[in-house]
Amino acid sequence: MAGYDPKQFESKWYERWVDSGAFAPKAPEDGESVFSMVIPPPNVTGSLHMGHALNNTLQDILTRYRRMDGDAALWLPGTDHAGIATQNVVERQLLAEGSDRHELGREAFVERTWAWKKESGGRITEQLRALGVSCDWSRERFTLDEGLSRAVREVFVTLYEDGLIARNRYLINMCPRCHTALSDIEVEHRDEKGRLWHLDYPLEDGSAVISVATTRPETMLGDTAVAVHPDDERYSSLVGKCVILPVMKRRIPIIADTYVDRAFGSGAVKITPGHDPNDFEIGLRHQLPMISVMNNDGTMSEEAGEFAGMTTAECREALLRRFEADATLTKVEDHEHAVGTCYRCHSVVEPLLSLQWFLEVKDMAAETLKALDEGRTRFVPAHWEKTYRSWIENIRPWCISRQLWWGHRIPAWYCDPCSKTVVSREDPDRCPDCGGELRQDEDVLDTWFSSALWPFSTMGWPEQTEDLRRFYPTSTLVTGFDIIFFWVARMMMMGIRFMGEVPFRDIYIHALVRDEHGQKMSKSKGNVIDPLDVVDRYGADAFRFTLAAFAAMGRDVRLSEERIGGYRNFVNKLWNAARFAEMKREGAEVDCTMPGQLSLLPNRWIRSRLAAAVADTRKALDEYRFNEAAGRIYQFTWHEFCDWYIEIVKVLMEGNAGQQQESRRVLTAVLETLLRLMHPLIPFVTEELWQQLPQAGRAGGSIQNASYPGYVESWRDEVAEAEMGALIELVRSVRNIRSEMNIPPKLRLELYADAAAREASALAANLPLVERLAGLSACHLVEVSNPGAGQDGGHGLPAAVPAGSAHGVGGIEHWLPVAGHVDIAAEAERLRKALAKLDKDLTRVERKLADAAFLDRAPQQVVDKEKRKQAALAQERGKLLGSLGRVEALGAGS
RNA sequence: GGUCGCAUAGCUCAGCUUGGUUAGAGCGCCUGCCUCACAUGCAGGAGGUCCCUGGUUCGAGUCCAGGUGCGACCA
Repeated sequence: MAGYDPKQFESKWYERWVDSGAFAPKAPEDGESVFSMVIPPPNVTGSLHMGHALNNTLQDILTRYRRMDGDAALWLPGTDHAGIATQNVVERQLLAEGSDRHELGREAFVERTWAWKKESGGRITEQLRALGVSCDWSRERFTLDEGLSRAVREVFVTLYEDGLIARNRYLINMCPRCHTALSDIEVEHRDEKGRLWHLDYPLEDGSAVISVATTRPETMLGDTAVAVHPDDERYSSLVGKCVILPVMKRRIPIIADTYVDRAFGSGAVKITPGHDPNDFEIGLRHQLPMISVMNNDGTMSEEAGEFAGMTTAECREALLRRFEADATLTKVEDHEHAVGTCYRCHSVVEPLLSLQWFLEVKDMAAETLKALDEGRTRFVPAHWEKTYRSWIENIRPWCISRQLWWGHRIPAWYCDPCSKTVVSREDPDRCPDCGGELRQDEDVLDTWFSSALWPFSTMGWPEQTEDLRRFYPTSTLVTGFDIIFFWVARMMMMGIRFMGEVPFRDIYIHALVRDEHGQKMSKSKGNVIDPLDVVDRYGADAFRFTLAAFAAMGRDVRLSEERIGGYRNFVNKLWNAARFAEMKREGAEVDCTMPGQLSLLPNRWIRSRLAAAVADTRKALDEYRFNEAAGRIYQFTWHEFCDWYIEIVKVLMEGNAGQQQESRRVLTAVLETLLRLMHPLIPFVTEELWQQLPQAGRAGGSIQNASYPGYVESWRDEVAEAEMGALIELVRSVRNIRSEMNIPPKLRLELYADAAAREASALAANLPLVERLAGLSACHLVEVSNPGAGQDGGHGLPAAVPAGSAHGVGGIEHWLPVAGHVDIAAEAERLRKALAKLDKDLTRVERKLADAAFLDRAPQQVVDKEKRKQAALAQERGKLLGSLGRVEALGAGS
């Protein structure tokens, strides 16, 4: 077996897995246990970034875990058509060719976009494969697929018939670059430095002026009122009067509304219901006229009079020039304010009145809260529920129409002669009322509308399919918090409305992947790490393990190359451990299964530790604590299995045939179990190594179909853990003494150990082991003459122990004759240091035990524990003091 | 302005749900080792005012309140 090189096998195994159909759920059976998930569909235009990598790695860990554990496991993949983004891509291509979509025409444009999708749209799903994701590609879906489109149509028509979908003239957010309406949540607010212009509006009767402040002067052309706070005494006499709007010379009323902030500016605000969401609400309350002075493309409309046709910026400039000249403008201040921008292209959006389709979601939203209340679904971590609720409670109608060509065209037809609107499941020919010609609505639906149906549209709805029956509701949704509103909430609403049940039981929300300094990764910052590049350089397994290890709940993942390198080393370590095991199997028939009866202490110990690791890992995965699962596996593999057990096996394999056989089998069984335990996190290397084990790989089996390790109570062995623990502590102590006293590593030393210690028999039974691990030439068990004699002076040196020995306490008391190899001062220093540390602990314990309140009120077991601790510490202290005294005496004598 | 989260070793973070070991890990750092699975390694070590103040408690890194700083989301 050569060195660890992930390139040698990762793609090979992925192909075999896919070819074997191992990612599809097993055949249905009665009483089956089911695990199902749908992938958060990436944009068809997308390419793999760190967010996808984390999201899909976590999903794959869950899927592989549950599949191995016996569930019928479905993880359904796919992509969404990403209306705006995809249309942008093709429009850019056309622009480069000197054309545009209007020149091409709708039908040809859509055809061309499909062609692009077939050519390049599958890129991200190809990239996902490099991560080893075990989703069922045979069920892959696309939101514009025929079946999913049928679901969209069915849902739209049903909601229309129920009166929840309607076409209204309403204030929406228009992206002047994408030329489409956006829903409220597709607008991102960012603070920008702007200005606040103060304008004087003259009262109708000429008696005074009222000053209003605005950040967007061009909107004043659409003003239909001035508002003040009803309790504002400065203006109370003016309410009900009118002002003359400059330029437009329109007579507009002064109204009172509690929305107005008296402390802001002059306390009077201009009201433009046609171009500001808050003003729009006020306009509704006061039945103000709504004037739209802008077009969808960001130019001024006919309503803007002489400014019609200008861009908003030109209009602003022209107006300000005029206001400066006629003194309408009285003051200009710098002002920071939030501007809305398009979440796709980041252009500043214009709020304006427009005729659009809206979905009234209030009741559907309320249903989702009920589902949460009843525990039919839950957020993990739970605190996201609060965020979700606060948004749901303030939800407003969802603008679902988009002025695009790429998407599900709205199934509404208009009859111009009789003004009839037809919404239907089948395309109508003529107007059912007047027989007139019909014209279909030009718009398409928001991509999120189709994404909202994803958990059931992908499973064949509106047909009643077996997949729906088996896999809906899905078990878990794994997604990022950034799309809780966009996607999670809407799936909840649609799922409950159309399936009668929530779309998922658990909603696991993971964090964002940032760079090592906590910055969001972005191309402009240049701190983007490309997942495929990482896979190329470190292997998919190391990368996946890193993501899992840092996916602590509720925290951002800060990724750095250094860490990935660290976990690559871990995988390498595993590789080499397997290589070692293989070497030790050479030429022997080995059974991979764990023996029920074991005779050797280290074998009992590692089996017990393995059982503990299995239990902890399962629990962590069950609770979505990916970092704990990774940490536990890391700890066991490296610091128990490799650091200790493998080193021990080297010694055991020098024993008699029975010992060799038992150890070889335990070594193999632990490794085999460990590989299965780790497989969901690092699928490739575990498969590669598992295949090389005896028996395991027969009949073309794959580790991903092997069973996940179960917790075996009978493997736990507290005696073995205590005994091995004592031996390990002893070995560590000897190594420490060596190191601190600069004893050459190759120098074999003799060791004297307390024959009366509790674990002394274990030591006696494993002398060769300890001798090898600690680098000893011999180990003598000796009688300690007067144990416990010295609270103050410490007990004496056992007769057999040479003077000038280093002394170790704790666990099995021991001496290491080092005279001639060290200077006495160093040993004295070492002992003083140990003593100082011990004193610190002892003082704290004694202070506690001297506290009457503690003795009185703390639980008895806690008090007992402290007492035992005190006794142990005091005894160790005595031993150390004795040693120190002798060393100092030696030092004085030399 | 509202809501939420975070503050623990040089760096990046666990631990807090359920208060009671000697507060852990990785990386980095120091010392010594190419010991025949692995130098992507082995052994040993240094390094902490658990942000501040107050409270609850016999006992607080952990629970509560306030403060400071940082971040996110919403308006």
